[in-house]
Amino acid sequence: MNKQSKQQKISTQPYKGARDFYPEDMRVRNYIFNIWKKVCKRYGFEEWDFPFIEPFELFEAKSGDEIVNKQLYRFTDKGGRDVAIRPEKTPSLARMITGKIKTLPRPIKWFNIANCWRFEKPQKGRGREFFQLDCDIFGVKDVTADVEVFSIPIEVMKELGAKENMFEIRISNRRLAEYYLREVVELNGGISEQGTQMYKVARIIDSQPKLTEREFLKQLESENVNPKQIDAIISFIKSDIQFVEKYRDDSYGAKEITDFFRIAESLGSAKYFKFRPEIMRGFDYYTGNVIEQFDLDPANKRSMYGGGRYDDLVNIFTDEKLTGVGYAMGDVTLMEFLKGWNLLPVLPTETDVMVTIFDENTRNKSFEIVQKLREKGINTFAYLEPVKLDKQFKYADRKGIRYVIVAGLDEIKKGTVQLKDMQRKQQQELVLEKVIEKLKQ
RNA sequence: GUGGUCAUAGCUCAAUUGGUAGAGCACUUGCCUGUGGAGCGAGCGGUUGAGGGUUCAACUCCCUCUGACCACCCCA
Repeated sequence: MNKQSKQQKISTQPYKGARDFYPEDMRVRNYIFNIWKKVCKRYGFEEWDFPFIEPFELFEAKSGDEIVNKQLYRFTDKGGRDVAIRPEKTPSLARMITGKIKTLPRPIKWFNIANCWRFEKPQKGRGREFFQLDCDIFGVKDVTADVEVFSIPIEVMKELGAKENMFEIRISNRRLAEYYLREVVELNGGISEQGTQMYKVARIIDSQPKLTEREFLKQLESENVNPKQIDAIISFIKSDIQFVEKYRDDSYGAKEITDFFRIAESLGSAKYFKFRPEIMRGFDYYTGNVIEQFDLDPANKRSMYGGGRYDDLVNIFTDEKLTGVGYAMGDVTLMEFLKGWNLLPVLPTETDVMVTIFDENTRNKSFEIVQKLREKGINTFAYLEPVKLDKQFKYADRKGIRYVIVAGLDEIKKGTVQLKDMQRKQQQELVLEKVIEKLKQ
């Protein structure tokens, strides 16, 4: 008995808000990650990566107040450095891009899949550790880059088997909203200027879908918005893309979003996008088009993730201007989506074949077979112990391994093996070369 | 960070007004001496999330902590 067994046992639970990935969970994770990678590569994006600890000041300068003050894992390392675990990836992306800003050929199209940590109170669809796909394009001012980046989630959804009616991507434009709030509604401040009237009103507009009409009006009134202005705000929220057309000449944002729809129309993807003027998004660095994807499952209506254009992301590193547009997709909300719509496939094992061991005398022969199969690139599970065959077969069955090979004394004499197809419940006696041929198919 | 619900075997759940825990599934094993899924046995498995209190007696009542879930905040 060791010391632990008499004293209090250590919990087998993973850290709060974080998940263990057992092999079956890992299969699901890899399934999703592989689709993410496949789609990004299909769009000509290149993968990048970076350390998950960064200097604290990076996030202090770039992330929102809420994230820095409440949700950051922050500590001092043994060298006295003030460091933090990444709560998001965009600041690091800006750091790396700026580091080679003079030499990277543009446009820059990068994607990354990695985990981030936030000190959250966990609940459904939200933990403390989450994985995220980020894809970004830098150096393209034209709205074609927006269309390209925002096509990624649609392609991913298609690959995952999602249909048009299961999700929608709401899009709006911050420049347009700012123009409208300033010129038409006549509010003070800026949409990204924390504490100003316009900033606060923008936040209220963003949460409008979750509020009752009375609450919405009450909140606007408490920001000193007069009835005439409220009417203007409401007609903006209710507006459609035709409404925006008339501001094309006065607002670059109006041009951006109407152009976006024109291109999306020609690509046939416009049906996935809904113009929803109230979408603002939390991060202050967004400037142009912003999108937010929603799960349309009536039982699970929720925001899944989003993205947008940011024109001034590298300003903490350099005076040089570099425009960008990005999108991030989290694994936790995506999993909720897939479960809700029953889109998770049954994922088979990647082991192609299991080789049994008949008894101690034939063990070496079994290992020879195992080795030959592996040399041919066949994923081969060796049972390793000469226990009763029925136990070995049962194991293969439980693990979902399709083929089982038995080489007993009779087969060894004849130079053959028994190949059993567990799915079809058929068994054939073949020479090993034939087996390899069959398994390679 | 605020408010609410909850916590019994690996999983899903039982346990009558407080009288110190059971089932199904899973796992191991036998029926089955060269072959899986079914069936029927058997076994393993719990200081009832942790700590404290009330009581002759606590899974049950009270407090604290931890964790899960839900709403808010914020966001992926």
